[in-house]
Amino acid sequence: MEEFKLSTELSRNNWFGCLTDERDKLVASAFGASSKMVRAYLADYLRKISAVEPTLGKHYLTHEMVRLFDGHSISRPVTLNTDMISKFQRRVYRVLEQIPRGRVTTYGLISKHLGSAPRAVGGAVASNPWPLFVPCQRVVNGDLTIGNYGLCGSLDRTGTITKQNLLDREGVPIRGSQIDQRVLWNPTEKTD
DNA sequence: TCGAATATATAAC
DNA sequence: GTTATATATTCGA
Repeated sequence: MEEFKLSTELSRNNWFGCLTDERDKLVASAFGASSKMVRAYLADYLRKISAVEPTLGKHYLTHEMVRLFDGHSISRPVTLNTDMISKFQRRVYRVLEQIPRGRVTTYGLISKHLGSAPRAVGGAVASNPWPLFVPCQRVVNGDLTIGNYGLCGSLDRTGTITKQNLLDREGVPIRGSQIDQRVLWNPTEKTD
């Protein structure tokens, strides 16, 4: 029976959690205001795929999460465990990984690029198992307002505020709740 | 398999 | 500002 490790860390009044497998691949990440919420969310996620309880421990990836939360890039590469996601999710996340730091794209542009529909993209982005590592905060509404952001599965106003703060620390210019059109990134752009 | 729900977009009023 | 509706994908009965 495979073992999974659940690691949490407190920084900046937020709890960060990583669920990793035996090969140190990242199965899922989560963050939020309380450690209880983060642990429950990740344990739930694990239960859906494996029917086991995680062992608790420390993992360096939680520290990398904090770096990402602060708007920096990670200092060590991460390998994602992609066993659980659908073909469509894979296509969407490949696009998300290409959005440059300091820029944003929209659900609509991604859907056009993939030949899909905005709501479908929204669904895939919403079920991103690796928030911060896969930068789903960089997907915003078509009118360049911030849009939604789920924290440990719950959608509310604090999620949107969190999303705005993340983008702000990444250098995205925002006035009020409007993002500057100049940082809009189109998936058809080359990323080299 | 089908009906309902979705972190949307667009057009019309 | 508000609605209506088109749309792809997912999930549960």
